[in-house]
Amino acid sequence: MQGEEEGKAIRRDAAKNRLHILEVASVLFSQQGVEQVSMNQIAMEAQIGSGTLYRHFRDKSELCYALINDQIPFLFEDMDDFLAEHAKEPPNQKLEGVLKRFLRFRETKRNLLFGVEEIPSKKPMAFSHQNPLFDQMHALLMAIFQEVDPSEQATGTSEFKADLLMMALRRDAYEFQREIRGRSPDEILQQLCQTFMAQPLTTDEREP
Amino acid sequence: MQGEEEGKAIRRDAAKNRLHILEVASVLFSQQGVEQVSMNQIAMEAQIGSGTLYRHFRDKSELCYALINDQIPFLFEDMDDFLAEHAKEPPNQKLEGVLKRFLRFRETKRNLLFGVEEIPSKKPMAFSHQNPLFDQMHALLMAIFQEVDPSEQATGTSEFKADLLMMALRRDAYEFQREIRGRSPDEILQQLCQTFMAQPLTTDEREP
DNA sequence: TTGACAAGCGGAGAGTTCTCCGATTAAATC
DNA sequence: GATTTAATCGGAGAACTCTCCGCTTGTCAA
Repeated sequence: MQGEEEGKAIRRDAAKNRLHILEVASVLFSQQGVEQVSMNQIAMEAQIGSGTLYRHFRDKSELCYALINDQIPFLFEDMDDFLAEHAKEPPNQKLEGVLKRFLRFRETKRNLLFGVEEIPSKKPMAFSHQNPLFDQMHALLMAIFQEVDPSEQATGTSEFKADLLMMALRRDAYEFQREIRGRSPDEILQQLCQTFMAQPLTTDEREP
Repeated sequence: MQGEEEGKAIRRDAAKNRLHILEVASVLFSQQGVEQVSMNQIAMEAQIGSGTLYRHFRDKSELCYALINDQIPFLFEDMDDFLAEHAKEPPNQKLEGVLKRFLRFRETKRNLLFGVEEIPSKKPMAFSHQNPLFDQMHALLMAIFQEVDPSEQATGTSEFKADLLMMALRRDAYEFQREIRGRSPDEILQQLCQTFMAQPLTTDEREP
């Protein structure tokens, strides 16, 4: 489902198993937290062999990703709607709206995103290049930066800025600001906008 | 040696073991790479029980850190010398010099820093808050940002910028730029300076 | 020296992740 | 329905991290 081409029809028992795994994992994860649940436990609870589990999902990270996969289109729909409505606003408004929605998503899916980003994965990188959520978000940010300064295209500065901002949106960076620095989601949002766009917004022209 | 208070004298056999572990690990790591060497392998090669190994170093990450620990003072000496010599230069020069030295260190200690930053660790966070290398570097960067704009102190913006820059200096972010984006160390340095200080340096006033 | 005893040692073992491959079974073909 | 065949299943087992606890050994005070 993730990256592979589907050349053949999927066997019915396999499809059922896959669904069943997702259900069981979803329950266990929300009951005990992603970290506390082992792959073994999921296999046992689902009454399947561990080999079966691992054929469906290479590791826990991939399993977590599968569980948020459905919701990702909604996130970007939300963002695209916002961008369409505010097409004529200055880019810093756009950036703020987009980041706000991303951070809201992050708060909502906190548990599963932890699994995606922090559980060691066989794949090159979990929340990084080649992850659709990452790539799509990155493209969005880069477009905004290029709108601000099209001359950046040649130097790759927009790309670099987007890379940097993606780092700041990662779970560990965000949670560090929340928990160790004690900043609220809104403060983080403002700092990000300030840092990545020269002129900060004044408080009263923000959207509610 | 790391964080704990030393209330008691260390037993002689324990000290000898510790040294011996470091020697063996150092050889194995440079021969086979940090990732390929297991804690078991280190214990066997050093002819000690695994319990002994784990009492000295809680995990591989901590062991790697112990192996670079000695070199860290030299890095900061180097930076402090540079800052002393260039005390009157503009802050962007200082930032560039400091970052340059840090990235040089990163390239030199690539293997061990991989272990410190990427091997899962029991401690709160490996290359992050509470790690002396991280904290010292962070303090340095924050001081530079506050020199640029002292008014940032109240808003915590300097702190935030330093946090952000530390993220960009992490292994995965740096290696991503090097390998996937194909940027040279120097390009990365320039992009960082550009992004974090409004006015970029012109090419010919950089130090060689 | 000689206990006393806390610090240190070692390795068995619990709990994981993940692989491998013979046994099963869905589904296409005859 | 019977046959074929290839995808899927299951779980034993390899390799690993890390803990626990009975045994050993420095160290220090008498």
